[in-house]
Amino acid sequence: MTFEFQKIEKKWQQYWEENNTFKCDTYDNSKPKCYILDMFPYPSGNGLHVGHPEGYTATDIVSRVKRMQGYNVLHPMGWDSFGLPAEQYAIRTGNHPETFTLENIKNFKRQLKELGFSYDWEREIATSSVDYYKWTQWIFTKLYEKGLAYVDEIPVNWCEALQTVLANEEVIDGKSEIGGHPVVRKPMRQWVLKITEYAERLLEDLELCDWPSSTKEMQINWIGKSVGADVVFNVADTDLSFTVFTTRCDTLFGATYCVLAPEHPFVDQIATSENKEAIEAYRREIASKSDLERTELNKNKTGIFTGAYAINPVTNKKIPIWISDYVLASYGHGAIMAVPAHDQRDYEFAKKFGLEIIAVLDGDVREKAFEEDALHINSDFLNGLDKQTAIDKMIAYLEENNIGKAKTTYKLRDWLFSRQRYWGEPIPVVHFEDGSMRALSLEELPVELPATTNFKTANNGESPLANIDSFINIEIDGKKARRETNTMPQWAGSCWYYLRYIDPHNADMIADPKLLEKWLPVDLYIGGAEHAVLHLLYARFWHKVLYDCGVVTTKEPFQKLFHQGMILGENNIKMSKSRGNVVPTDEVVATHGADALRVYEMFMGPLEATLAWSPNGLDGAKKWLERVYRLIIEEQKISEENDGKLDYIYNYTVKKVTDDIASLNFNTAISQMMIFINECYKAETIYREYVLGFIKLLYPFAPHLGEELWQLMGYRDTITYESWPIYDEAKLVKDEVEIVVQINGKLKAKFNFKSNAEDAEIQSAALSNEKVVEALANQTVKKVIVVKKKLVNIVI
RNA sequence: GGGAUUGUGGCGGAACAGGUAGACGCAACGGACUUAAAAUCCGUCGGUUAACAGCCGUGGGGGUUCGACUCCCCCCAAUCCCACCA
Repeated sequence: MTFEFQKIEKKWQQYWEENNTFKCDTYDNSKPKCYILDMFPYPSGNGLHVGHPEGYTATDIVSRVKRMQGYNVLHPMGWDSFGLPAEQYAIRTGNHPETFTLENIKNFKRQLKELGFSYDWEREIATSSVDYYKWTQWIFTKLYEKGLAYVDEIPVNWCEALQTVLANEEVIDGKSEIGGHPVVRKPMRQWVLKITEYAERLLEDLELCDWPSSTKEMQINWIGKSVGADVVFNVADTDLSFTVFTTRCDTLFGATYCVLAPEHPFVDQIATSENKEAIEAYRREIASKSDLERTELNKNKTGIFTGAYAINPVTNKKIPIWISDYVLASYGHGAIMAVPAHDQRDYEFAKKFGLEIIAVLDGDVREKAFEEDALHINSDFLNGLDKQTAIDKMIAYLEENNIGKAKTTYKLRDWLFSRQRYWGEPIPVVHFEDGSMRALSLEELPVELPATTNFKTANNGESPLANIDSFINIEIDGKKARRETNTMPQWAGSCWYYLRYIDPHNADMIADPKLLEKWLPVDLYIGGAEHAVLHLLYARFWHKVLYDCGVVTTKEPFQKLFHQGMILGENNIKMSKSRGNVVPTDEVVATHGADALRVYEMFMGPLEATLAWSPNGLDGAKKWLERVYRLIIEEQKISEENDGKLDYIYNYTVKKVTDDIASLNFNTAISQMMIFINECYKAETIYREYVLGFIKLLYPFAPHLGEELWQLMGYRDTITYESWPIYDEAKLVKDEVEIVVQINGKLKAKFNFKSNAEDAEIQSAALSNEKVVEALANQTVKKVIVVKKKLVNIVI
C-alpha cells in the first residue's frame, strides 16, 4: 500500500481551512512575535509554475517551525495586482482589467492552497482593491506634504509601444524592461519623488540590515555616493561661469580643458557663431545613436570645440571648452574639468585633439594617464603633498576664495513616479483653475478608478483617465478643479504592503500604531534577487518617510532578507512560455503531490542556488515520502521500549535539522532526515517517542503527510501547535570515536578509541596499530601530532 | 573597463575557526522477491588496477603548513550587477 497523497492532501487542506488553523491573532502578546514574509506575486494569467513555490516553501517551513517553537507567527499572502499585463489585456479586449485580475487571483489562491502553505488567508490583500489603495494614496499625500512629491517638466523615457513613461530602472539598453520595446527621450509633465533626499540614510542604514552582502553592494552602487568638490570656472571675456564636479580637485593645476555634455543648455550661450553649425550637427549625430552604440564607441572619443575658453581658477590660464558625449548630462553638472595626465578618458581625448597634458602627480604620462597615487608636482601650494592632504588643502583654498566647495553627489536620481496608465492608483491631487493644486485629505480619499471601457492612452500621451470627463471635472473647496490624471507605477503598492498585513481591515488608519510597533520589522523576507535595487530600495525609502511621519518606529522594514535562486527548465534555460519549458505546479501536484514538490525543491540544493528542474529528482522525493510512510505504517517496528540503538542518530538528527532550518540550509536538513530513516530501516525496533519526534521534524517540509502520520499515531488535533522536538545533549556524546592515523598527512589506518582519552594514550594506541607499525618499519618518526577525538598524524 | 559570486564524480550537491574529500539523492549496475515487468528491500558505484594493495584526484600553476576543496599569490573559465559616474 502506498499512501494516497491526493486524498490526504485534500483532507488536510480542508481541515486547516475549516479550523482556521493558521489564523494569527496579532493582539496576542502571550508569545513572542515572528513576522515571516514572501514577496507577493503579480497574479498573472499563467498561474504558478514550479519556480514560484521555492521561496514560499522556505518561508512556510520557517513559519511552521516557529509556531511549534512557541512564536506568534504572522505569515500572510496577497497580490501585487496593479500592473501592465492586465492593462494590456483590457486594451486588447475592452474588458475591465479588474475582472481579469480577480480571476487570476482566484486561480493563484487555489494553487497556493493546494501547495499547503500556512498563510493566514484572513489577511489577504490586493494592491488594486480600493480598501488598500486608499492608503497608498494617503501615503502619497504625506509625501506631497513633506515636499517629497513634486511636478516637473522633464525628459522621460517614453515607450511608444507601451504608450507609457518608464522609470530609468525599467529601461535596459534603450529598451523597455517589459517587452523589450524601444524607448525614446521626450519631455513631459511628470510627478517625481525626492528619493535623493534620503540617499545618505538609505546608504547608512544598510548597516542595520541582515541582508546578503551582494544585495547591499548593489544598493550601494546604485546610490553611487561620491565625495568631491564643486569648482566654478569663469568663461573668459564674459560674466558667465559654470560649475563642474570632481572627486580630484587636488589635480586642478593639471586641468587643461573643460568638457560639457552636448545637451548642456549652457553650450548655446558660449558657443561662438562659427562653431554653432558643427555643434548642432554633432548633437544630431549623438541623438540618433542608441545608448548601446554610444558606449560601444567609447574607445574612439569624439567632440567639438565650442570656441569659448574657461579660466582655470588656480592657474588663471585660458583653457578651451569642448563638448563631447563622454560627458553625461545626467550626472553631476553635466560638465567636467579635464585632467588628461591623470584620467585615461581625458587622456585619450587630449591625444586625439592635441590638447595640452600637464602632469601634476609624480608619474609617467608618456604612454597613458597616470592614475595611481603619487606626490603632487607642478601644483604650487600642493607640491609634495599626498592625495588626501592635497584634496583637503584644495577644498579649503576653493572655499576661502569662493570658487568652489566640498560636495557629495549621488548617482541615485529622483524617482519618476507617474504613469500614463489606467490600471494603477490615481494620484490623489486636484488642480485649480488658478494653477494651484493640493493633495486630498484623508476624508476625501480614496480617489477611485472610474468605470470605463476605453483603456487606451489619451492623445498626446496622457493617461486614459484624461478621457473621462466625469472623473476629471469636479468641484472642490467651492471651486472648479481638475483631477490629476496620472497614476502611480506598479512599485507603489509593494512599497508598504508589509504594513497592511499587520492590520489589514482597519478602516480608520493605515494600521493600529500599537500593532505596527509590535510587529515591525519583518523578521524574515524571502524573494527574488531581481528586486535587489528596485522594490527593495523604494520600500526602504517609503518606510523612512513613514518613520519621519511617526507612523512606524523602526528605521528599516526588513530585518533579514534572503533571495531564493531560480529554477530553470530541464534544459537548463530559464522557464518561459515561448521556450515551452515551463512546468506548472498544477501538473506536479496532480502526479506527485504538494509534499513531494516541496521536499524536492528544498532538497535540490542550497536555497539561493539556480538549478535545473529534474523529473527524476521529483520522483525521488515522492519515493522517499512513501518510504517514510511505509516505515511508520507498515513495518510494525514501533516500540514503547527504547533499545537505545537509535539514541545517537535520533538526537543528532533533531539537532541538525533544527540548526539547518535556522540557517535556511534545507537541503542538508532533508538529507539528515533521510539518514535517520535509513537507520530506522536497519533497526529492529524504533522507539515510539523517536517516531513522534521525527514526524514533527518532517511536518514543516511535508505538512500533509506530517498531519496524517500524527493522526495515525493516535492524535486527534493538528500537529501545528505541538512543541518542536528537543535533543538530549548527553546522547550526542559517544563513548568511542574513530581515530584516523595519517603518515605525512596521508590516511593509513583507522581505529576506535574511547572518546575521553588523553593525547598520550591516543598516540601510543596509534603507534601500536598493526598497519601503522607495518608502515613505519625502517622509518624514523620525527614528530607526532594528535588531535583529540579526530586524528593522529605521524611525520617521518 | 569596474565590482561581486562561483568552479568538487555521469548529474544535483555534502564536507571548509585547515584534520578520513565525494554525506544525502538521482542515474547506472548487481542481487532478492516475481511467470514477467513495475514497485519494494539489500548491495556496488571518482580514476587507474587482478586487488577492500599502491598511486592519482576538489578549474590550472606556485606558496604557507605535520596536514589545504578550505588560507595566500598568479592565471583560466562561468554567472550576475554596474558600466565614458568626472
